[in-house]
Amino acid sequence: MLLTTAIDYTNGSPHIGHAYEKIITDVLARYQRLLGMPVYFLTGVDQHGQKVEQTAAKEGVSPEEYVEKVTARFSALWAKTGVHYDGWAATTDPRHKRCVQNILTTLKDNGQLYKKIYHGFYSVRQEQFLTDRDRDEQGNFGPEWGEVNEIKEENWYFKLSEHTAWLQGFLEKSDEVILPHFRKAELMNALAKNDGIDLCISRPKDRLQWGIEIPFDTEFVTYVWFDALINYISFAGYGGESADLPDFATTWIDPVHVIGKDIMVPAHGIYWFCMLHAMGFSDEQMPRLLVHGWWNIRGDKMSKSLGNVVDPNLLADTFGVDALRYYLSRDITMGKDSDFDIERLVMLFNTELANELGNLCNRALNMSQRFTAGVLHCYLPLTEEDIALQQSLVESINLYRDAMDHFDVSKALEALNRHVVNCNIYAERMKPWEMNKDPEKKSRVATVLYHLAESVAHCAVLLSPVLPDAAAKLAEQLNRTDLMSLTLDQLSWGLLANDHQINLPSPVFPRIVVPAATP
RNA sequence: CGCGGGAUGGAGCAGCCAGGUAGCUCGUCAGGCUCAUAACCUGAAGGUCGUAGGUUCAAAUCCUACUCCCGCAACCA
Repeated sequence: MLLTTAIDYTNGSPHIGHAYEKIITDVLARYQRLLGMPVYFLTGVDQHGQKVEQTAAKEGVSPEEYVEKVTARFSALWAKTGVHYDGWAATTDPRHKRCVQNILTTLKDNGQLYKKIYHGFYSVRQEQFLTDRDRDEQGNFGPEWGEVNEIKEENWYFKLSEHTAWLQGFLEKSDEVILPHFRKAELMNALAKNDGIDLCISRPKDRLQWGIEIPFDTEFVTYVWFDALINYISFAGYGGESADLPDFATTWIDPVHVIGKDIMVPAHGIYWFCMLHAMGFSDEQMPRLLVHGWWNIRGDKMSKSLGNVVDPNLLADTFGVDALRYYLSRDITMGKDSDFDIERLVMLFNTELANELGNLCNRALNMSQRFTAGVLHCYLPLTEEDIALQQSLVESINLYRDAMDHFDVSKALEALNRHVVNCNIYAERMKPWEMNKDPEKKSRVATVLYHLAESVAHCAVLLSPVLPDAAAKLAEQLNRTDLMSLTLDQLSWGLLANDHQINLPSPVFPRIVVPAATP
């Protein structure tokens, strides 16, 4: 599977939405590895365009210098939050530029591009041409467009309209291309509206220099979206020109683009599919779009002007990377919006990780140390409760797997948590601390503790895509660091051998203590 | 008639596409336990699933109409 994220526009600092998209994709990539499937995880930054050019000018630095500085903030955040990508897509990379230019040349040679004079209105702020649909009730262009100029300008166009009929048919016959399914209607609607319109893909250099030059007409640079979308294939090795990029044939396998709902229409859902179609990609080669929702702040959209932007760096520093990754994975339904709430972040970490899972690990390993000298042993025969606990694990793994296969990380974590709770119930019923007082029940105590430790081993593996570091710590305490290299198919009861010696426990999820708010 | 999303016990959500006893977390109340990170477990209260119709043996789920909330300008996942 090829997993990509939207590439972030280097015109400001990363916020919680950026972090969500990258972390959730990182989780999905790690899950593919857990399946033993080949996966390539590509993410990066979109560095060209007028807004970057303007901001750089405002700050009195070159665009190169400016994007380098902002790019570093993004890559530092990914390093901090454990987002481990295989490929880094930066659109100013010469390898990407070469790929974009080659594609432009090929499309032109194939008659997919043409030059035309456009006479009409152009919004400087929005970097786009306006149509009558953009006028308000009075027939004027509203203040949202900023400075609007009537211009007469020659530009290059991509024959988008030649591909929309195909796209409509392609989308109609597929239920899997747009995920989750409820996003599809919106796209079909926009597509019907877009019919007959071609895409302007150039900008004259007298207006914009910070872009990729059109190779056959050097007075123009490429429109930012045309440039940016191509990152998905350029950095996957398309064209095979750069020896240090991966082999496209082995990378472009079951590609899934993880994007926000705002850029599905028209960029990804229309432009990108049509661009690929024009390049000769078959229906089978088309990527899927996994469209996620937004983190709002108490019902409001997060925005700089409202001053409610949540800084993921600060969250990671304050509450830890585990809490941040767990919250962003756990408390939102794929495709839908969610309210960002620090109290819930703390609550979910404390309840499900510190109290339920962390405490389960700690009590299980601690009792093993105290009652059986850290040696695990499962004695037969098993009781009904033992078998039920094993069954609970099987059910949780099945649910987890089904949810993850459908990109539903939250549901997968819920399934994992269910088994954790069952373990605590089991411990409560078996009362090994009480049985231990009776010398005749020693073997029974060992068996119960074995069931708990074995469950912890499974949980560590299942948790590893979301919290890789914490999972590794659990494996270390179990004295089985090799658990981290198991695949999901290798998970079956009996990971821990009889007479296996475990290490000393120590809390992996220390409770987050929030100082009482002063009213 | 612009497009889309939402309305489910006190709070936050899932379920709806493929109709079949209303589910989860938090909170509240009562109780138990002491191995463990003041953690764990048991029980209880609390919902006519926005409103009104329709289809059906059966509707939170499908259809129709309506009400209210939120996005669809900038920053921007």
